Amino acid sequence: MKVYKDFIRQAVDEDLASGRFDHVHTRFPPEPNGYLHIGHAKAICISFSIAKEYGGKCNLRFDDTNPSKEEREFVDSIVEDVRWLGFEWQGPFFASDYFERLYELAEQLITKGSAYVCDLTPDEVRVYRGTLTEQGKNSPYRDRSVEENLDLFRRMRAGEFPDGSRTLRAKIDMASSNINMRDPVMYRILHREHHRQGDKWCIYPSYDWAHGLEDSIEGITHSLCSLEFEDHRPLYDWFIDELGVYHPRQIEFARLNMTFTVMSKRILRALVESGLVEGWDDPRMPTLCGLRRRGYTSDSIREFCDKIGVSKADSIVDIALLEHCIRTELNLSAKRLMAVMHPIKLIIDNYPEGQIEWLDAVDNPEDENSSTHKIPFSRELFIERDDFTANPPKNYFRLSPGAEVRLKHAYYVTCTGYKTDVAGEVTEVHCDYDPESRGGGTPDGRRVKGTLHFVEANNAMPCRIRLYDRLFTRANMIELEPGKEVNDYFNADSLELIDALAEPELASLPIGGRIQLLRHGYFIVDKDSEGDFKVLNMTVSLKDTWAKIQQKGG
RNA sequence: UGGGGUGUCGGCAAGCGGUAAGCCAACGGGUUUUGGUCCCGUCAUUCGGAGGUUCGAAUCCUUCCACCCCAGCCA
Repeated sequence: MKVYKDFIRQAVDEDLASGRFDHVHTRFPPEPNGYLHIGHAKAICISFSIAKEYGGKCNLRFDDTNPSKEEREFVDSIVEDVRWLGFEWQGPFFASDYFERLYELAEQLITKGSAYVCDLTPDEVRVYRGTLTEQGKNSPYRDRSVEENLDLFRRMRAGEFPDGSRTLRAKIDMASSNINMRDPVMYRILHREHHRQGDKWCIYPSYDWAHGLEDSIEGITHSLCSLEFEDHRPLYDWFIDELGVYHPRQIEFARLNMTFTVMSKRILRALVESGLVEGWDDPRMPTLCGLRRRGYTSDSIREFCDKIGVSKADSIVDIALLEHCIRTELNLSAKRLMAVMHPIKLIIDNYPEGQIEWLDAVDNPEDENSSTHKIPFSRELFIERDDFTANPPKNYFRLSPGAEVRLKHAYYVTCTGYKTDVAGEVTEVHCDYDPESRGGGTPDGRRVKGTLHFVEANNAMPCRIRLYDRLFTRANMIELEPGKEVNDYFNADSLELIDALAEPELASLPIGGRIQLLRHGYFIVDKDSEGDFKVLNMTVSLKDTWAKIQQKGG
């Protein structure tokens, strides 16, 4: 059998075959300045899975080279999220632990005449850099002696100069067509406290200078990152070659985009700070903590990452694929329960008053050996408002005058009438039941087209249901319409709160328990639940072909 | 108008000179004590366009077009 391998795995195969490397060691290097989202999950799955498949290891490394943006809180949440995803890492490591080594290497580069201290201001640096079409020009400080550079650099470290007054730059080529090679900054002066180093440093390495060396120090073989670093690869290679240290291979892939949502940390942060969502773990957010609270499993997210593949083409994955992954899993594992969201009373006139029966309900019909639980049944029930209509449209299988339906796990009932209030709203539905149909089948084997869920009136458990919809109203949030901004597409109906009634079994569910609410969707018991009063977050709805038919009809 | 990339079904994505996988979506039909699940079927004569090489091209060559990324002392 031929196993398909994406271009990265093909490259790894080649490297192993050619002897460039004799093992595989990857890394996932988040900057601790925000929460992980599903786009990171893609990157995590790629690096960790490849390492695992080749019998190698994967490091979790925090790229904490910028003290003004990084926080401890994010380190903790990232660790938690990667662990939740189910991967085992080496470490965690911190780029900041290599600061001393990086500093030594910088002095080496200076000694070699390949780096210099530059006194240009940020504005001047920009001017000297040139533009995309015009080459830059050399800094007037480019030809300082090694001794002067070493002295200045040491004094930079010693804190003698203010922020922004000087930088250490690589001496490469100001005429390069690749702007990244035009004497990039290696160190900037930042008198800022570092979350792990405290006030030990006042110069901090830049990404380009640090990243390849972090990989080199850790013995990484394949440094997998996203497309925007393709332009930086020549620089990644240059530093390593110039220093003559171990040389990992950087390979770039396209980052994940998904319909109806955004992956931008900036925008996500704005949603949180503006209060449009309730936090980083709001179940509408594409963050891993948000998806977790929404009820997504780590398995389903890994399955999703596997299904979307890896390539270098910019793309936007249909969020329906993510939903498909979680539905597939939960269909097999979630216990079925009944709850009515928009109740209307159903009275069974020929059922003995005061009688209550406890019927058996299968927990999961997908499982042959499924356990069961008891559900109450009596003369008064609640059914879904949508499950009754006085004027049934074509192909309406539910209750309407004269129609017979099955009450799930219980009895067949035939509608005998209904009452309305002064406004004409239906207030209660009446029916007769067939005592022979106990359990939901009849001796004569007659069929009914509709099966409704219900809740017994006296044992109904109030609960709070949170229905979620897509975060934004536009599928492609990368290209917006002229004059519009992200917030214009925020889906104001993305959260709907419902006070529902559920069967008593709901009380037995722990926080984090996942269920299917029959004919509605999959839900998870939220931590906001208090005792028997459960708060349920909708993970994803069930497919609804009836709704689809209705939409088409008008 | 510099450099680096990418263009295969509505959305992802295989294909690596031998005659277009798969998944999601969509659409038919069957089964069904969830209008769920499951099952069956339909869904690119065509691979950004145009030339060329070849018995044969999505795959090689030429050329054109479109889109993405880069001018932070962010990563």
